[in-house]
Amino acid sequence: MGRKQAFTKSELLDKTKQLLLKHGYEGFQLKLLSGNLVGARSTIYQYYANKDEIVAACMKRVMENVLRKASAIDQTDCMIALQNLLTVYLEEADFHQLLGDAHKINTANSVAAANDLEFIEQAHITLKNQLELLFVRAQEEGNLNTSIPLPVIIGVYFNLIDTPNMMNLPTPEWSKLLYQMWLGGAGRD
Amino acid sequence: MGRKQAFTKSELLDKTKQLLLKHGYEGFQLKLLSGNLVGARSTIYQYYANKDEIVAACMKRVMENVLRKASAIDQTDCMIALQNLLTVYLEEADFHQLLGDAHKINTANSVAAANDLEFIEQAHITLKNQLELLFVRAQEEGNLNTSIPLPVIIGVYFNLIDTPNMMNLPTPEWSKLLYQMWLGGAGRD
Amino acid sequence: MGRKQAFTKSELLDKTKQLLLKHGYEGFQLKLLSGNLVGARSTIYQYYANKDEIVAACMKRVMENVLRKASAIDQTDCMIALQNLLTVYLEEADFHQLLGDAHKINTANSVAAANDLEFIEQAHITLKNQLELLFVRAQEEGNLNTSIPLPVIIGVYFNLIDTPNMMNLPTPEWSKLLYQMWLGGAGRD
Amino acid sequence: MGRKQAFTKSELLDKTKQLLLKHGYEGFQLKLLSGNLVGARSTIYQYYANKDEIVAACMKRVMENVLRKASAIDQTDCMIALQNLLTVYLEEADFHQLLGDAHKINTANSVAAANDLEFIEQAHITLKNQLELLFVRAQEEGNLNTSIPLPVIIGVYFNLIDTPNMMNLPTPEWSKLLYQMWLGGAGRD
DNA sequence: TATGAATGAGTTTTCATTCAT
DNA sequence: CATGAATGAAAACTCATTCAT
Repeated sequence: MGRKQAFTKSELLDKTKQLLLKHGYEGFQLKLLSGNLVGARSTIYQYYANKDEIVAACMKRVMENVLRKASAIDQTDCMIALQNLLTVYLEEADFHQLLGDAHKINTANSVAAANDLEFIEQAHITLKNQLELLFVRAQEEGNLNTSIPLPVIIGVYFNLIDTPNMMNLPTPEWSKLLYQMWLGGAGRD
Repeated sequence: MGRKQAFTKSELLDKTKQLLLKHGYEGFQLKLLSGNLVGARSTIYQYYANKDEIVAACMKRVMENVLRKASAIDQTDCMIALQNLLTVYLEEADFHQLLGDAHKINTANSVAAANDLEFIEQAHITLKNQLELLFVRAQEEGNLNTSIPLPVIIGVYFNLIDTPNMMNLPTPEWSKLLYQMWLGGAGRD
Repeated sequence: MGRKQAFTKSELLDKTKQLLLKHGYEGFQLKLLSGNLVGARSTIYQYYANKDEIVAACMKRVMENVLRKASAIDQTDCMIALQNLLTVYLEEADFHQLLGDAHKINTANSVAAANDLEFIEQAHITLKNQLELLFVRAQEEGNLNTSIPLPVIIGVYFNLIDTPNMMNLPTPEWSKLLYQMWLGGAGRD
Repeated sequence: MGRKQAFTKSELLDKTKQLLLKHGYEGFQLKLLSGNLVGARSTIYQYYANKDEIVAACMKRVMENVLRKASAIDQTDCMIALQNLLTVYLEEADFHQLLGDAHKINTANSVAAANDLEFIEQAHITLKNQLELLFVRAQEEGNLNTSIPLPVIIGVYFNLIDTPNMMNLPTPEWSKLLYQMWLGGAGRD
């Protein structure tokens, strides 16, 4: 039996996510990572062959979460579904910012990273399809303002995710407020 | 007298902005910068004493632009002012993303960088004040939905800047569309 | 565990001292240092964060040696003490030259260097006090020429350290000779 | 006619000497030098082909001064001559410290520097011979303590030059005091 | 397996020197 | 001649990755 385990893969990916959000892809350094874990820097290489694999694995895991939650949503009523989907996205708000750096991952040195990236791209498409389907239904059901092109409506909806929650409202409440604003607008009611 | 300039300060800052947006603060490297200019890497040091000074100067210049445009707006009618202000912000859309890294600038080695950063912070406050004043007026004039807290309305408004313009509409048109969505909502009119 | 050390901290400081004496503060380069050790240049940074820390640590260690030896001297008879103190100083003759560059150390980037420098300055004061006390006693006991100001006597005494030992006499003998010359003069006996 | 002269060769060498004493050979930088003169850095190259030529020329000039003064001394009475020679050396006290770095001059790139260095070495020998001759005469005339080897007496004499003049006495007075101490010693008269 | 230590490739920065006006 | 600007070579320092225990 060797020494006791230094840190789990999951702990590693948790810290990775946190540091990636704080410092960005290029500012994410392994010294920082190991400094925020219990073991030695070199132990990281027991789990992943290089930095890009870690980043890719981290992003994949985040994406899996979003995918799972998003696909669990009941899509019977498309407007309710959109409200719930927004909540999901807000719960995993980081994923938007995080995945923005996905293209920086260097897949040249690692098949694993390449595979993870492939998964992420597929998932992206899946999510986008889900979203577009719901929006088309919403439009067909006459729930959307016809004078605004659908892509713009979708873009604004999706961009809501990054609105800073300055009042620190709990996510469900925050989600409702944003959805209300998106649907009804900021103007006089 | 002397040899003629390899590149101007302005060209340098233009490239800096571009690279900063593409690679982020930590991914911004002088090798990249000089590679995108005509001269040698060491020539950069004729203009700025170190990397942080370059970044700070770049951000300051961007901020000056925004400040100038924003303060030129006619504030007689606050709703029109808000529409025009949004256009300004969209024209300078990068500034939001760019200045997000301002806090990473290391001012320990450079008074110039520290001064620039100070300017940026002051400008931030100025812009915020302008925005809040307009919103308070808009609210007092009964133009805003009273069931949504003002900070949320402001937050969503400001966050519109980062909405990706997927249809590549010209900025004035794009601005009008976003403003319309923000004010009137995506829902049935 | 881990690979075995390329060189010890002590070896590093030994070489540092040697190179510092040969090339001076500004001529002391890490390339030179690593070239005189067994490992790679970057390995040096495992021990010290930057060049100034190395120089400061080196000077501190030298000063500690002198301080230890100087404070171990029996001060019952002040003239004998002065003779022995001279021997100590001659044994550590380099320290005079070495510490002459102490003020060049840049402490802005390193707390460790600043602390070491502080230690050195304190030690300087301690040594100076010891010396002055012995000289005052020597004067009071009527052992010194009253027509020469005490500071001059001290200055000449201390400056003896740097007299080049051209005949390569062993230190104790060399010390006795210098002391004799200092006390009795070069003139006809 | 071109522009008016930026600085003279003599001014250049004066500053060089000053900076060389303050920063040492390796710390002597041309940016520093031009910063302490009225013209541009590149103007230096109108006078000297490279850094080492400047340093060599500076040292040569200092040496010439010492040589001229030393050879002007009346050597009728050797003890008086030694006293006067000490005064000369004290007047030009820097030369000792300055020339200590002469061996660091890189003569590979410059014949001029090589020639200057050659001159310096010859002058060194000349001065040494003068000194030794005087000392031998002093010994033969029975003016020196026979129990101390001549090289030691000479070494101590010469080393007096570097004694710090803490009381800031005028050089003639300072010289007398040092000579007195050297000849008669610090001990009870 | 876990890790402390080593390291080379790459980055920032400095500086003597050259160039062109 | 004087100079402002350019520049390559070299120095300090960083960091992902490897090695050996």
